[in-house]
Amino acid sequence: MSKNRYHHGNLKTELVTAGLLLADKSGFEAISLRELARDTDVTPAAALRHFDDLAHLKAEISQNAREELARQCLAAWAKFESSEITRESAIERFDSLARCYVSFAQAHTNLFNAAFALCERQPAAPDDPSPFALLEEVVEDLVSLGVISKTLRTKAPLVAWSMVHGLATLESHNLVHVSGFEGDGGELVVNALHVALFETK
Amino acid sequence: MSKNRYHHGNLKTELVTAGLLLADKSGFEAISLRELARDTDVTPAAALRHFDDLAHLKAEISQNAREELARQCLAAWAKFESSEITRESAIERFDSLARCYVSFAQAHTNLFNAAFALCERQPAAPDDPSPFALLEEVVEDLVSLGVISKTLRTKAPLVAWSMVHGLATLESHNLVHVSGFEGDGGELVVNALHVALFETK
DNA sequence: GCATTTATGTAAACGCTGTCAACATAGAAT
DNA sequence: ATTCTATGTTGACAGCGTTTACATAAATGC
Repeated sequence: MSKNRYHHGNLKTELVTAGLLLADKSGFEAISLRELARDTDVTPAAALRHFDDLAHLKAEISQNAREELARQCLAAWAKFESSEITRESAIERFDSLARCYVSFAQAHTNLFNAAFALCERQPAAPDDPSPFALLEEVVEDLVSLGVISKTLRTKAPLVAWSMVHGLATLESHNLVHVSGFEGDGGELVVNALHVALFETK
Repeated sequence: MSKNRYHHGNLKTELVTAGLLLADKSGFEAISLRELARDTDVTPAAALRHFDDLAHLKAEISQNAREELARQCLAAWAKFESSEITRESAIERFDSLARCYVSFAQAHTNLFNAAFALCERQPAAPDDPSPFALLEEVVEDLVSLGVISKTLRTKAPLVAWSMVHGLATLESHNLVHVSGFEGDGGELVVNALHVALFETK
């Protein structure tokens, strides 16, 4: 990485990573074009060679934060990939996903807020993992295994996402503090989801 | 309201109402000190006689948006005040509250987002109604009537709030579209809450 | 290999913003 | 009536996003 090169070589992605860093440290609303330009040793106008707008740059940063959350969820989901899909493992996978979502909001509040900040929304690539898609998949398993009734199949993922996202949002905005409520905050939502969605056998 | 008075007379509250108007029309992030000053026919610096900061002014606007939501919820809640508290009326009141919350987010998206925008948070007056407090109250009734088990009493309000707030947030951010899913979007969350919280008699 | 085109940087300017310091005015208090 | 205090104005400042004109380097065509 030689210095003093007129051409930066990798500016577009570096702007985004600098943005993620800044968002994580100081909050999404603290992001400014000139600050990111300084962080990447470049002129403000240079950044606009790669993005129409500050709004579009922030949209990409927000999108990347959403992808980071999705990656974490995917990791929680993938822990149960190798094993045989049993009733218990499917439930654990479901719980793991829900807990991961809430934990992410607790541990990386600024990034979570960046992920769901209201800004120009850039559509995600159709093949990248979304928490909702993962939920749909594990719910599908739970339906086949008889843990969730068929009638709930279409609505269960949305119910689960709403609940998990709601708690995560309320926490990340300091409107609610659910620690020690029952160990981790995730317990609350996990238990509620079990009661709401699972067949009482 | 005579013109050309050196002293405005009511600037502080007018700034806030102008802010609510602007937030409703153009979004919370569109609020600027100078714009509000123009809207109230006053100098930008005059606004800072009443607020330390733009941030504090926006905090008060956000707080007012939250109070507006709370008023709507209170109205939905109060419709059942006169009648005898029966099992059915308590359930209806609970449902009405949940539906009101989601409907508000659908009908006044910008105001809802303003209410929960991340900004300097100004603590609400302890006596003004909050959706959470109303939920706690109606849940209390539902517990006495045996609709919700005692063991859920402490967690039921938070579960309900999380779910309702989650769906409202996802909708207000256009991450999910729940219309025609089952009439209004509120049905989904109402049904889920019934299954999650109510005793299966 | 050299010329030209294209991608990507800089420099300087514009109008906008939030905030502050100095001053003006009017209503309240003594 | 005079003074004090609350609440306005004015003008300045630095920082912001964005644009236009220009500079440089890399890629492309001959």
